[in-house]
Amino acid sequence: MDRKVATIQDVARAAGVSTATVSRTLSKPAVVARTTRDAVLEAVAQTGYRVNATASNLRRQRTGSVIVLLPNLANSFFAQILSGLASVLTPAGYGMLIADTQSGPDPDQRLAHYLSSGQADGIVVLDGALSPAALSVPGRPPVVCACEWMGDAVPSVRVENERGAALAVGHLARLGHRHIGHVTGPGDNVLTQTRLHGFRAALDRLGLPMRADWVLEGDFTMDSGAAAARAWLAMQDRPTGLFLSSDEMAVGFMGEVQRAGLQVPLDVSIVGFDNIEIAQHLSPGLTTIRQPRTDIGARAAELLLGMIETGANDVPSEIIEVEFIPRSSAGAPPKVR
Amino acid sequence: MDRKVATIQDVARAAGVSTATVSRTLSKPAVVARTTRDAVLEAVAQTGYRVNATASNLRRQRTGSVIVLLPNLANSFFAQILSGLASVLTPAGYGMLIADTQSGPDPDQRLAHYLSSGQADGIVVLDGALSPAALSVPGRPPVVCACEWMGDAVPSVRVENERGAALAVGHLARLGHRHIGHVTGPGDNVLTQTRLHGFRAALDRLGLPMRADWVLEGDFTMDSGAAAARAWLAMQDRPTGLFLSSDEMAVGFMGEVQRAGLQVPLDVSIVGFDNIEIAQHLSPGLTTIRQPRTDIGARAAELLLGMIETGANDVPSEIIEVEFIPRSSAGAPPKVR
DNA sequence: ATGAAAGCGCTAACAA
DNA sequence: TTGTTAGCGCTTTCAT
Repeated sequence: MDRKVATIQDVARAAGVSTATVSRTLSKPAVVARTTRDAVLEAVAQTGYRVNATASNLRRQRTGSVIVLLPNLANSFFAQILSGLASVLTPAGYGMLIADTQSGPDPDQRLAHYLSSGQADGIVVLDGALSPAALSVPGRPPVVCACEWMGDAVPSVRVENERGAALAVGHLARLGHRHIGHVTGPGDNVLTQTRLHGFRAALDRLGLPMRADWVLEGDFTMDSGAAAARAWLAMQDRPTGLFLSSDEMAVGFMGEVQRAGLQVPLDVSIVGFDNIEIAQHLSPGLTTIRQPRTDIGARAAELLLGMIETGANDVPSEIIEVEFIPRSSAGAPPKVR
Repeated sequence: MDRKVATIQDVARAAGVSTATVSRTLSKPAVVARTTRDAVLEAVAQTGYRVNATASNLRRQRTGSVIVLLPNLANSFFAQILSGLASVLTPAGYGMLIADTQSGPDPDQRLAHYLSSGQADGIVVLDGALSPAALSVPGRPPVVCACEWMGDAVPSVRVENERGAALAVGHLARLGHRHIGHVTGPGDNVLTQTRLHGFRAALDRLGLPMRADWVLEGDFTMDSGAAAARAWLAMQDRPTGLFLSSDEMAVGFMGEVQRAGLQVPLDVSIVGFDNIEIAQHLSPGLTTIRQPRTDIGARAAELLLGMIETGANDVPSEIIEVEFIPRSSAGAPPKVR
């Protein structure tokens, strides 16, 4: 019962036709005669034949898979984008190869490696810290990035980061906050820069002070949010409201503040960014800016598939809308200062 | 500058040797003469040659990739296991193909599909709800499951689930709880069953009552944890301590209880399972059972690689230890009942 | 130590 | 509508 896997030859023999006909039956059924088709299908069923993807790919000069480059697989943020990517790649017959840029030595080199390895028909870049310079590889496959990136070297799916920051600041201001701080992501990340820019611009527009010592650097993790909270607690003159560049940091910040015996939003108002699943399950619920990560992944995949199929290399980039999600972690500022 | 990608032929020509020699130089350098080797390497560098993995795989009758089947990519639980898998698969030269069992119609059918598709040299199953019966496919590749599974149809990497449950219950009992409840995962999941069994056994051992109405069914998600909390709040006669089968549920439970105005652990003690990142950032910190998910992934990958390389099909399964992580979400039971 | 040659399993011209 | 045929790029006997 453990006999060799059937090849197209076996099917052809069983159906009494040529291998070409078998191949056609399977790829463009419309072009073969009804009777032949039935015979072939029957033979396929009998032999348990499955096309050998490797052989097919070799012949068709493609690989049937897409590489996804991301900085940190363990981060749930990327998991959701992956989910979106998979939802369009899988039905389209593409495999999704995951590569962690942080696991090797030089991330940029990894990118270069994959670009020239010919191992994929396309690449999705999710690492905002990679250098666009690494892209200049001769016969490289199409690349889409699902993250902010310097310049327009590559079509991308981005999010309204500046507007998100503005929504966050606007909400705090509307609640009466006039001392608003910010916790950023890592300095070299483009998301960090865009949101910080949005934050500054919003304060400016509202005529609120932008104090350098109220801008703390984090790295998007919960730990860095907790660290920011400790820094905030140690301040003489604290901002009453904070916009944090990621929900994870907001979670870390809020937990630390609460463990220090203060209350949110009584003592400090918090607005995050992402709307991760836990945001609504915290107490108080985390006010945040939603970015639809599954959609981001799905759109990126669609863009890439389009590029792969048409060969076009300059698809227009896309901007995905963000949405303000009011919950309870932001309220009026404390009366006494 | 955009000329075709170099093939092994081009290299052979440039180095003045046969393609066989080029191939040998690249795979078993020891077997070619020093001078030839240098010439070949030089030619490789000049042409920018990279072996075509598809052709190589076709010839060698392998695929160079491993399929990972999981129920839900968006769940951070799996993301960490993936991270562990990638950390050994990538260096070993295997690609990691991700497949979401939930996205299609019948998950079991998906498994069967991949088993017979010949698209991978091995498969890692992370979905505890798949039926082992689906495994009986003639020439299927090696399979490892990194999750509890019925029987020993397949080598697996598991976690001391029963002991974890016992640790949780033991901790609550030691704190003085005599009314202990449990929130399970989905009924058809093997993790659910094992932990529930461990829960029951522990109560038994301690001579504590096991009340059926104190066992609530969840599905591992935060939402289901919140739902369990509402059910708990509505009870006449509530357990004072709860063991929840996942941290995500514990998070949902705790948030809901807090939003209802009760305090943890003053009004109810909570112990989770997993030690997800957020556990330490909550307020109070979540007491839980740690399972090292990255290790689980890494060990599963090692097991699978061993099977692929040796052809062995009955590697011994492995059990990964769990660890009790005390934090503040469990305390003494309320005085008044 | 090296080369010649035979495919791996499939698809796509081109013919018929 | 179907069959014949020529590879896709590589690895691996088998000779030399």
